[in-house]
Amino acid sequence: MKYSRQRESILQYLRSATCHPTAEDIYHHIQTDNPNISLGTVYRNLTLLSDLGQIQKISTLDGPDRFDGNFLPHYHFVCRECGKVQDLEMDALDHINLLAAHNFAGTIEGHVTHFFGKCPDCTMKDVIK
Amino acid sequence: MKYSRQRESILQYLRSATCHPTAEDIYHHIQTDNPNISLGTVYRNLTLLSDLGQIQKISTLDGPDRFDGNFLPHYHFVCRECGKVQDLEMDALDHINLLAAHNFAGTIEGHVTHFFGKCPDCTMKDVIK
DNA sequence: CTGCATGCAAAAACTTTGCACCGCC
DNA sequence: GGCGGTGCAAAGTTTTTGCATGCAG
Repeated sequence: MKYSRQRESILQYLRSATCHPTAEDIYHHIQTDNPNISLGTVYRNLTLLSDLGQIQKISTLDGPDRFDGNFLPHYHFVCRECGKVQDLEMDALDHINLLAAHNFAGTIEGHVTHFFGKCPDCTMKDVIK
Repeated sequence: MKYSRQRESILQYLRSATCHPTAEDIYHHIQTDNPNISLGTVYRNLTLLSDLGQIQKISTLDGPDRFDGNFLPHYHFVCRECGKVQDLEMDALDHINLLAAHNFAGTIEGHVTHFFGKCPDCTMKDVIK
């Protein structure tokens, strides 16, 4: 694959970000260094990097998709109240693939899990009320 | 909530379907009995029923969302090759909520998991090749 | 030079919404 | 009758794509 400053920039930002940005977020962030980048390019590279397994695409069931520069299997928490997405510190749940495969004639390659509820901030706010 | 033939029809179809249809699928199916229904109404009722917990909305990370008339917690398999979505026969993974909660200051209310890989049909096709 | 990646803008894909009308209660 | 649900179509949101140009190899 041919080098491109734009792709490099996207990947670098994602590797350093902890906020699981949307394509639009990434676009705006990169514009500060590279005012000429286009949203189409951002989408093209996000799709590419995600297909290569270098980043992860996350769906939150409402609003735009989000992206994660951490390509290692890990889990996400989505706050039902404020919509924030964050990483969870927990071990890989490899065993659930076996559970899924048990009564299934196809091939299980992996799983995607996200947890939902109230994030620490929103939990705290509710306690104070 | 006021009765509506359209909503009834959508719910009935979803309860009987095993194919996890998209909004468009549902729209087309219902048109055979009710040619005047509109896609907007289908979306409105799907959102409503899903908010009420009577159906489930499923995101597959590409293509439109799908819907499931089974409101009980259960798991889905998404085929990477043909895109088909199907139910898995496996017990609820309640314990993973505890694992997630372990190092997390917020409140875990639940999780969404889907497994991916090759469905039985696509696995079979590859064997024959 | 050659061809893949980009910028730009148009379009596609999916979903929501305003408004006038209809039908359940 | 009143009001919530509907049909229709327009608009909103998110993502993809065609095409001419630019830059890496």
